Amino acid sequence: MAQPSGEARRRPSMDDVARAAGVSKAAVSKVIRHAYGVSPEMRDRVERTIAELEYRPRVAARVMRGQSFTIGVEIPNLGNEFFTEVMAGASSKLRGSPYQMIIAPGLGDGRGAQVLESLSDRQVDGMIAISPGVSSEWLERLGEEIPMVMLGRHDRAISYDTLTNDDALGAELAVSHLIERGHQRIAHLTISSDEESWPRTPHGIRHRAYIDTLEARGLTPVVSTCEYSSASAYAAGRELIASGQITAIFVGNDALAIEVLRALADLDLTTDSVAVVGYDDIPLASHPRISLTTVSQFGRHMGALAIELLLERIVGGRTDSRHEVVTPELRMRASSAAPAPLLN
Amino acid sequence: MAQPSGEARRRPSMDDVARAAGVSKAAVSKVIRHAYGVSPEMRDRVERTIAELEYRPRVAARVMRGQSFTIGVEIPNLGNEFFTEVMAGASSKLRGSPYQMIIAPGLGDGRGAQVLESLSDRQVDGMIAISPGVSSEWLERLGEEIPMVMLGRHDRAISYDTLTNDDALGAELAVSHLIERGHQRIAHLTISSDEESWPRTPHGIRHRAYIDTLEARGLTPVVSTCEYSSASAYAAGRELIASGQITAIFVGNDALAIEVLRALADLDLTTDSVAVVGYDDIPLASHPRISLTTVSQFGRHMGALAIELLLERIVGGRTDSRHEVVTPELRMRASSAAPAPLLN
DNA sequence: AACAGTTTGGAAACCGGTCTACAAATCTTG
DNA sequence: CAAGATTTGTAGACCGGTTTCCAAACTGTT
Repeated sequence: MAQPSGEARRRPSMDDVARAAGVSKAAVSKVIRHAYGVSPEMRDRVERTIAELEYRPRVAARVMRGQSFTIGVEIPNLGNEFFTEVMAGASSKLRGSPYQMIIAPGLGDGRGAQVLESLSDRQVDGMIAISPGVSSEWLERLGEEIPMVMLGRHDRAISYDTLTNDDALGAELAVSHLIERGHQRIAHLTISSDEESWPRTPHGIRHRAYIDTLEARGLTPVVSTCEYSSASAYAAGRELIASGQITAIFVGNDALAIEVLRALADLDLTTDSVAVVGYDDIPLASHPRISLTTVSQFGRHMGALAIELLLERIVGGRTDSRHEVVTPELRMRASSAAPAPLLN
Repeated sequence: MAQPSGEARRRPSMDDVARAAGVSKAAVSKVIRHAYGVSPEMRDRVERTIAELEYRPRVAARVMRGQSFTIGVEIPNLGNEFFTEVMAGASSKLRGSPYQMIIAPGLGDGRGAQVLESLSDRQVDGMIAISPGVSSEWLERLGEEIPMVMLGRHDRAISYDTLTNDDALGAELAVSHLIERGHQRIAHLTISSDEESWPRTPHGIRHRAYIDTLEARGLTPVVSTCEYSSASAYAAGRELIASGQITAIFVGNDALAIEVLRALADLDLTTDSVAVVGYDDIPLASHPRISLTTVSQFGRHMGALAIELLLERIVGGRTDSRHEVVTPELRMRASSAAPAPLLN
């Protein structure tokens, strides 16, 4: 039965199994899906044949009528440890279920919609996404086609679930903490965005809360923006520090904050001169060499919760939308431990 | 034309497009695939209808006869920045091509094969994988079904391509460097594995080279193993350091090395007491707060190269296998800068 | 005008599953 | 033991694309 070399082997189809077992295709299908109407003997015979032929159904064919048993996760950025935490949480929740998780990395800019379409084209049974740049109207339409959970969306939706942390509270915790440490000149480094959706994104809300918190205490905001890249965050951070006008920086997230720490070190300074606070509480933030004060939004938990919500839709058939909000917590560490220095 | 609310919208099919444009399904298919035999007027008319209906072909249906335009990437672990670098390299190379990349995270242990099967069931057009635990025979069979590039495999394969760095050289660079710095008691922390494939895995080869390099200079190896997790690496590293018997640790990769740095700091020690060298040169290694001496294996480049090899198979139709080896380079940083301390 | 060669568009088979509808076989029950 | 109910297995339609094959229309040539 040796195959002619060079020629690709054809994997067995359900027909092959049916023929080998001397039954119908429909019977094999029933056995595979654990459907009703199969005698123990038939099940046994078919299962043995399946094992013998090493048969596995092709997902594409299955998709055309049934389900794909695939859950798609879109993340805007591969390099940010926060997202890998979310995925780890999601992944753990999926273990043991028949669902396979696939991750589609974003393409940068406002191209998140393309990735979501691409997942939808692959007919995943449901999807989880973090796409701040995509419009709500567009998502509502997509949500009507496919079960969906969006992370980091503060608007309540109709056709899909939303899951976020209380970014306003989180930012307030961070900024208040710096003020309590005696800081008066606190800058904010955030990700630039010319989208009109900006005010409702996590970074937009943190930005707003930063300004509100400062102004409530009579302090002046100093806002700097950067692109979603290490190099850009480094440059923006370095400029802020070099200006000598500030004693603390509240950075939009931990990944960027760590670049600010890099700039600080490259300028031969420490967090005693300029305190740094991030957002997300990625694992690295607790590393003693980094020891970054930050706000935890429980990424692993969010990932797990997102899967729960999604499975409620896929398996449970829920169609009304839910909006869950996680309460963030401040994590005080060395990067904001020193008292605020005096500016000369 | 409003849809009854609550009912899921059905997305348009190729038939809908054909009907709306007043042509046949086959014609629409030809237009989409840019196939031969379509007049400019027909192309125009169909394309307009496609745009109007916002039609996008379903990948599953397309897969049944044609291609999926999907490339699957299996990675053993989400948390390791080295893998995200590889994927970033792959992703950048795919930009602008019609192929979409999907990532399937491993399930830990030796369950890599399951993920590969799962990708194969989804009929990706090709896949890239990093599965040290899977047997070569099994991979050869899979390679006959689907274009495949394996990373970190030192064996030459027949049905798929292999791409690796010279781990023996890399480990030798690392260990020699420590010896030149005056270290005599150099430990190695590596990932445990009871697989028989161990000697041919990257970590196995680094381990072998470590021993060979030490013994060539008449030094005694001290090997410690840990699981593929931060907590385990931390514990193993801490134990090695606390033993007081060594002045340097060559760690299997950067992600684990950074956990060793954590243990070191928690013990109120610095790399002046125990030098640390990693492997991979992840972006974080160059952070001044970390400044980890390591060996670069050019992850981004490897990711890009893997895609090139894969596309040669998918698009170019190459069937003979290739085996590419990248030459690693030492990156000297602060974690090994101090002269070796004397052991009391 | 007749003919061969080339373009163009469509009908229908096909991919590999799921699912519906139904017939045959078996089991209950009076 | 007949009638009805239930269980078991199958044929065939179906999903939405791709691909093959063929007929019709058009082109150019003599």
